[in-house]
Amino acid sequence: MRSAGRVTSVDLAQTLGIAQSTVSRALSNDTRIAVKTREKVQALALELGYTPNAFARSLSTQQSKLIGIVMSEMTSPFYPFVLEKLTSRLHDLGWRVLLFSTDSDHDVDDLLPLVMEYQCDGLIIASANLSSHMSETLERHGTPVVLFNRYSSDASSSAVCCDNRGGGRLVADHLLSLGHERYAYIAGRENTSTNRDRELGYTARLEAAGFAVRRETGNFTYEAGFAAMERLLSGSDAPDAVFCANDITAIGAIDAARERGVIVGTQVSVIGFDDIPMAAWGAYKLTTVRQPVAAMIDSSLEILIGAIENHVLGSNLRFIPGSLVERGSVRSEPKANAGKRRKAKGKSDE
Amino acid sequence: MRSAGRVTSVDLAQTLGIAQSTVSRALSNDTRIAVKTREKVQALALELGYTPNAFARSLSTQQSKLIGIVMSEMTSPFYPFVLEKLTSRLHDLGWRVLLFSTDSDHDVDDLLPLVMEYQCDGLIIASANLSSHMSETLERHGTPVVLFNRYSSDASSSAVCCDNRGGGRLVADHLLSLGHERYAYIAGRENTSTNRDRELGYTARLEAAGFAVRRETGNFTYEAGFAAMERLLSGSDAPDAVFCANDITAIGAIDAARERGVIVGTQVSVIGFDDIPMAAWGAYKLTTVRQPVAAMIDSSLEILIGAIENHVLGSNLRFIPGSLVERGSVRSEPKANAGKRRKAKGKSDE
DNA sequence: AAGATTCGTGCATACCTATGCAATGCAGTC
DNA sequence: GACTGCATTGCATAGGTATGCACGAATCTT
Repeated sequence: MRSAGRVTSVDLAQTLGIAQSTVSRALSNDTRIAVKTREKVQALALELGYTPNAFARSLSTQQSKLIGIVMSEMTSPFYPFVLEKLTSRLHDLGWRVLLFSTDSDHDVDDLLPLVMEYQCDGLIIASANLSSHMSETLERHGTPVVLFNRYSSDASSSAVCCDNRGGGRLVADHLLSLGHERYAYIAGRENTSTNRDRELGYTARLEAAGFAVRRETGNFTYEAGFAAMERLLSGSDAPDAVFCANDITAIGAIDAARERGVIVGTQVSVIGFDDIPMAAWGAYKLTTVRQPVAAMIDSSLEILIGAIENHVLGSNLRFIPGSLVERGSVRSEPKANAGKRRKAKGKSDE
Repeated sequence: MRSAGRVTSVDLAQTLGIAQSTVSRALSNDTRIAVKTREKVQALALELGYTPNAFARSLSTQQSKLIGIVMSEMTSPFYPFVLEKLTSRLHDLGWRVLLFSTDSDHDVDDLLPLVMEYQCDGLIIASANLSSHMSETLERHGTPVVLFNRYSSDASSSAVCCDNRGGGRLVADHLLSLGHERYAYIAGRENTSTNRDRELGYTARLEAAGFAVRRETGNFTYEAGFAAMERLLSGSDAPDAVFCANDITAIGAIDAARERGVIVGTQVSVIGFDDIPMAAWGAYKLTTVRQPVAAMIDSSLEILIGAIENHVLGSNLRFIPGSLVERGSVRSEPKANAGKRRKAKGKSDE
């Protein structure tokens, strides 16, 4: 009956005249198997090019060794980096990655059945969208979920985020210390926790210092940043400090300013968030908040794999502080005039 | 015996007092099953939240419905776009994506066992690395493979590429038509077919027109482009036309030129390859060759899925022409001097 | 030397779905 | 009324691995 198909453990057993169970144990280095037998089996396996069938194994062990990753903004430069790090880390740890991607119009929840069909042992959701009870359902089924850079209001599942609120405060403090006077914020997509928290930290700090914040809508894209900055500069009372929800938005904003002849870093200060590679490019030299990606990934995997191996579910929220990276897009000298002064406090993250 | 585990088709059968096979057929809308029974089963499945076990199904059908994607340069902006398109297209077609990532130091071939363990029905290799007999082995095992934007010298497996050589010629023709005189090429990683072909097309055309091409090494990164351009400009005989192996390299080159006070688009023309979003950014306005990504992806999937469904392997090479996108990084007027003239021929792709 | 222990292996089964074939019941036909 | 044919369902098994339990053999204990 055997023929075209790949070679199985039964094949090995038959050629050696031993039981399939012995083969299985020999290949997993079970100490109960005699060394001689073990070597014989492993040699033959190598010779015949035996590859275990992961499906059959999963069926038997009830472990798929598969982690699902759900991403929604792969083209935004921050996420590919995350995805690459995640997959290679998972590989090294012996897991495989099942990738799911969603556009912003598709609902993440639609993926639920697919994730479940493939018996993922765990799931990482790295799409900024908030609306989804997916995690909830999965947790109910016993599948651990970690949200990456987003968290859900009903603290039912674990999440690892940059301390976005703290980052917003860092930005506010930095700008305040340099004596800016007219503040603006260019937002990201409205239903994301990242956008909300960055804005909250920034605005709260500024308002506490007695400043109002002008707000322009955006959606984390270059085009939106460009358009928002045009609006900001077209009025009579242009801001001298603009915080953008992410780096791409900030870069769009810088290009818009330049096109109007406004000098970034002198007439207007621009700060981003993420520290993507482009932020360091010579044409932009963007001051920004660096997300601690490596630490965030470590944390996520630690939580996820811990939950899988100990069969322990439950909520575990972690916020990891970012750090300000100073480049050239913010003016460097406090203006020598009479803006409301505050204690100059560059770092503050509580 | 049943307990914590998810609900299976056997559960459904037992609660309804019918055979598991009937359930299976009812759920796949087998016409042999009476409509009443079918509806009863489907209703219960919905009620109990039944999800089929993809592993068990694959074991039974010998089809995993899994496509492996191997990527090696996820952080280079061109590939995330490809990855996103690929996964969402595959999803719509009913396939799942198993993602494998490799750094340039890791060998792609190491992934072979993993791909095989998970019984991928097909594989897309989108890493620019050339050295790999992986595809060969897989094809021997009956797994179709499509190389994306790379091809192997031993035409053993299928591949879909941008017509990189034709793209190089487009660039050469464009630069020639504008009367440039001192040509240079900033290379990508040496062992990639993309780099080789782009250079070949460019250089061949220029040499045919009687021009020599100065060559600087690179590796497809911003930093390499920056450094290469510095070398080019530091000599006495700086080029007035520089073709870069990809957009990121070109952007690095532009930044380097600017830092030296050399005006891009006037004193030196720079052309890239890919047409990533950043090429359109206001600070660069990079003239470049647009890769026909959508068409390349369509082609790849067509070949791959065709091979899977018809159980037909074999080599199928496709080269899809790119197109020149003119922006501001190339001077627009032919210089009014006595460079060797050629027929001005903007498009030529044979 | 007889009983106790350890070692090495095999048997049998679970895991879950799909599917070829057999079986049942029922309507229709002459 | 026996027979043909069709509609519907069930039985049994394949698919490949892991693992609990049992069994025989070898080693050790006193």
